[in-house]
Amino acid sequence: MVRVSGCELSSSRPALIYAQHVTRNFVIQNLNSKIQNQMTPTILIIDDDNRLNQLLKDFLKDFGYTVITATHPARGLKKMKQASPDLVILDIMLPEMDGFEVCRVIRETSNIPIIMLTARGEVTDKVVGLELGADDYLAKPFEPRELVARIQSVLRRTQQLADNQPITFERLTIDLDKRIAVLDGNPLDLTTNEFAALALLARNAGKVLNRDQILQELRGMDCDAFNRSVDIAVSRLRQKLSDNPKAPEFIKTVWGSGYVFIAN
Amino acid sequence: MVRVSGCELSSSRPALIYAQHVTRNFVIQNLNSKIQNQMTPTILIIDDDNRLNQLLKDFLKDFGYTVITATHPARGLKKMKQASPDLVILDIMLPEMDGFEVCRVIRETSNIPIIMLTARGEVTDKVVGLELGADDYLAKPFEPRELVARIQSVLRRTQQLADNQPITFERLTIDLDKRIAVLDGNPLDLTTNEFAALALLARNAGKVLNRDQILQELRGMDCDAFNRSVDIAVSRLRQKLSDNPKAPEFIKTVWGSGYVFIAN
DNA sequence: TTGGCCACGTTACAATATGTTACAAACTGT
DNA sequence: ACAGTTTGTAACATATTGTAACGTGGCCAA
Repeated sequence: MVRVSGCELSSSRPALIYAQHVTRNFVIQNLNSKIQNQMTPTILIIDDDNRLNQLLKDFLKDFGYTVITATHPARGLKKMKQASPDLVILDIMLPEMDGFEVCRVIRETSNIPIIMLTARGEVTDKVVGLELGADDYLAKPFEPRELVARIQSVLRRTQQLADNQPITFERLTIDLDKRIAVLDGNPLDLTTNEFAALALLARNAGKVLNRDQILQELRGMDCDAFNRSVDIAVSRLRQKLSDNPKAPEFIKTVWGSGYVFIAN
Repeated sequence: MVRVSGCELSSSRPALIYAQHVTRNFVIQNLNSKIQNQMTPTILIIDDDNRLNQLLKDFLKDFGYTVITATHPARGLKKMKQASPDLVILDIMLPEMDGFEVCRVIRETSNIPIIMLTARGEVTDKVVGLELGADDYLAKPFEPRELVARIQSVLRRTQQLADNQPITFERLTIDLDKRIAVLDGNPLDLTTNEFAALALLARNAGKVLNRDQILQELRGMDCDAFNRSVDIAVSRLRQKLSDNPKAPEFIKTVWGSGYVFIAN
């Protein structure tokens, strides 16, 4: 039973291509992913529990992932630069520097997918975890299969973005190539800046982006303490999306942090 | 009715993998969970009263649960490793090692749902205040049906968390992804902080969270001795939930410890 | 039991963050 | 250079959060 579910998962990269077309047919999906499996995703695990690292390494190998591990944050960051993995699994409790800090450091220079793990017995909250820029969140101890499922899910989203496919939500479609956003079938008349802001938020749907990150991305400038241009941009964007800040359907304000895109 | 809900729960393990991949297709998702329903939730009962164990075993079997029992803590822990149950029912009074200790030992390596049974005459409040990390408490003597209700409630939430679904209670629904809380069908107008606090408490329903833990999660700061911001946040949250601190339906104060979310 | 101490609930207020508007500067294409 | 567009600045309105302060009530020792 376990084994069966495990096989179905296989490697994410190739699978997602088919996931678009043959979502329901696991047999075909599996077959094709085996064929295309030249390039396997690399995963970096940063966790001070080396025993767990090895267990995960062995487990994930069976799913076609290449796994590298690090028990210290500093080494983890170093290995990240060397190996440039496709995804990072990060424990919250680490020696020297805690996982939140590591997450912050990584996010300064990279938007590589991050899945955060909580320490045993730790009381933590997904909402807060995701505000730090993680892509997903998992409480220890967990089922290895659950972790694989999350990895799959995160990598699939990442891959869709890398493939320049339009980002689609229930009411909104954003085509990054054509620079067009469509709401309920009606093209939105967005300025360059507005489109960039929307695209940035939508690409990172579910992740809280602070004003620094947004301004850095939009204009390449650092955010002075009293720079309100991001707020203005969001305000104008909301108007065109008919989005009410108090009961937003698209862009939610996270007080003291920044903004999140929350649509389905 | 009861029987049906019981069956719907099934084991959490296989279900979540499908939930990840077929999120939008409820028919298929449902179908798969039905197919996989050979494995029903397994419950481990650790209680020195063997007569009660047998009664409970028979009773719970009728609701579709697989039940294993142990009268000694050591054997209970052993069986836990062997059978890896989905939930543990733990009596507080045990020979050799008392229930507190067992709970602590379990929590060192697992966050499996635990329902603790308190001895006759025990004041539940005091037990809860010990911050053992159990998910629910039930005072002996109890109605078997009451126990089943608690089991279902705890398993449902566990499953929801594993599946990234909204957390549901009788009157309240909390969508962690959309950052929306709904009370009796009416969306609550919560601030960022209030929602985070509610989400944190609800995710850890039944577990006492002290102010340090809450503040650490919410604002990333350590708790000065005279920091009242958590109290204020809870107070404001209670107002919006129409929750009376003296007879709370949602957030209960544990004097000297912190707060617990107690809704079903 | 009772009084003191301390934890908790709540209110008012101040500080800070965010939403929004009006307008000016910068930019675009002609 | 001009009209139209885009975007930032300034300013004001509103919202959110913490601090101080006071009232209430539980806990414990005498």
